[in-house]
Amino acid sequence: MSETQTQPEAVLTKNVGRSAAATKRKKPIVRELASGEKIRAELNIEKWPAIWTPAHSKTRRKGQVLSRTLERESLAADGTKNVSQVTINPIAQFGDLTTEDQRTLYTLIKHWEQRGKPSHETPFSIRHLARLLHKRGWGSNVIDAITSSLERLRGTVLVWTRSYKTKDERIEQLETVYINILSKLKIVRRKVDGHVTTEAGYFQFDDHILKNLLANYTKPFLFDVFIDIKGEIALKLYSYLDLIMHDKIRFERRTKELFEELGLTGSSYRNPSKRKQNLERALAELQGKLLTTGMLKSARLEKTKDDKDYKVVFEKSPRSEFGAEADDVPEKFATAAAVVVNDYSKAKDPALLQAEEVVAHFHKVVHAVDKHAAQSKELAQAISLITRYGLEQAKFVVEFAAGKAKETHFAMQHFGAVLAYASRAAAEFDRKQGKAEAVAASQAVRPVATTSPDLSRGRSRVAGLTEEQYRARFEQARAELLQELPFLAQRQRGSKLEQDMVRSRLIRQLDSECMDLVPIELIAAVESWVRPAAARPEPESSNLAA
DNA sequence: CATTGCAAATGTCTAGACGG
DNA sequence: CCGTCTAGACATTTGCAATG
Repeated sequence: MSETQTQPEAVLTKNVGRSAAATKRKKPIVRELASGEKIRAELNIEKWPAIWTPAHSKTRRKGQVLSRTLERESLAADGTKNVSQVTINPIAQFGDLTTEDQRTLYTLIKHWEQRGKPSHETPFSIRHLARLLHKRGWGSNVIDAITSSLERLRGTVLVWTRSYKTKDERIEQLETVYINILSKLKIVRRKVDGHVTTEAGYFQFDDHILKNLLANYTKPFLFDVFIDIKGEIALKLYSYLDLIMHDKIRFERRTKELFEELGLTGSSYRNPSKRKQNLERALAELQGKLLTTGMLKSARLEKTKDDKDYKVVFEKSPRSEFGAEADDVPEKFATAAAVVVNDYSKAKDPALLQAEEVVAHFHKVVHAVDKHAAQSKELAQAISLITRYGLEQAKFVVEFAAGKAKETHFAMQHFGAVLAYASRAAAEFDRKQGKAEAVAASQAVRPVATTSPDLSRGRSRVAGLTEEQYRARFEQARAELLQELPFLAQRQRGSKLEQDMVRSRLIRQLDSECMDLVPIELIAAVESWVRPAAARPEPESSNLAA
């Protein structure tokens, strides 16, 4: 312990990229799994390190947890003040969120990434998590620690007021977002002869977090370095520094403010000397640690000028300076300027592209704005419009609404205003076109496409399948699933878990399929099943892909 | 009064007994 | 042999009282 702390810098620079202390410990399997890997952590959570309290903290012991509110003032680009808040509401029986849970969360993200970033439930086993967490032992204590950590992540409600951002840097101004970090959690202990032999279950991140993770509203993060940090203050400090120093070589801060930022509220931290006392240990541990954007060259304490406090001073040597891994693709942080647009997900969802097109059209026609980052509400409205009337007609609705609004001197602000004109515009469109196909389109008025994850539609569709159809779809879904999750094929053939997973996948598939396509597609599927023929392409696919 | 060392509180880790 | 259970070692944060 003390050996690793007092390692001279020279030694560390030699072993850079491998974390000198960690390589010495012999853990071949774990090492192989996790050699210097980066994960991408969700940025909103990163920005509030005070969410996590030290596990040893006595200020909030188990059984008497209270909700706490973090607050921060920031100046917007236009000079207006913005007070953002995060309230943490822990559940009494589980206790408050600790740095241990922070470790668990990153481990879940890592596991989720290794599984190919599924947007649905991610299967996991506690044992696997324990390995990823570099837990040394394995026993009921480890199981308990991980289980209760997961429970806290599932149970604790984070209330974000004017603080939860999405990829396009838009803050939900008037909205308050309620988030449980995990929205789904199932822990299964499989017992054979009274022993827990295998464990299976699944988790899923909250939709908000999942969306940001998928859209790359994230920050790269050196998982291994983080997980091997022992001190809890050092741990919090590390993740704080990693974020704040990504574009800095040097960073300093008074310890008083630093402790507030980190959420260390112990009463003895009133005294600068106490802060110094505890920081010294943490700084010693952080010395020479790798950051995603370089190496922490020095971490020290200095007296402030007014002599009333200490300040921490951190210095980083950028990656290029010490050579190792300099070939890395320069890491991009999700800032306003450098958002990595996730083309993949967009290509996958042509409906979204169309919706964006319609929204953009609205802003161009009404507000004469060429570039507009569509908001999710607008997109949802646009999608419902398109589902109802089709792309062409939806665009026409926008134009029609713009025209009418001008006539009546109604100044449309939001895209939603267009919706009021939809039916009139549709009638106008039909009249203009006067063609049979237009009539047919308007007859096919469907319920507004729902964006909620309510799968009742899918369930009822599954129920509506004949046994043969069901089996065909089931096998198809199973094959897809096994391809995604090879471990299923190896370990639990035909198991309850597998069946459940295939079934829920099937439900999701059917649920998300456009209603009109279902019968056709099903017929095609059954046809190809009865007498093998090339599956017919979806009739509207060419239109959608445009 | 600020600083400092120490101890209480609270958590994790580990070895070894035990059991199917 | 593998896993659980448990006590005690160990680690860490924070409160407190002695100290200068």
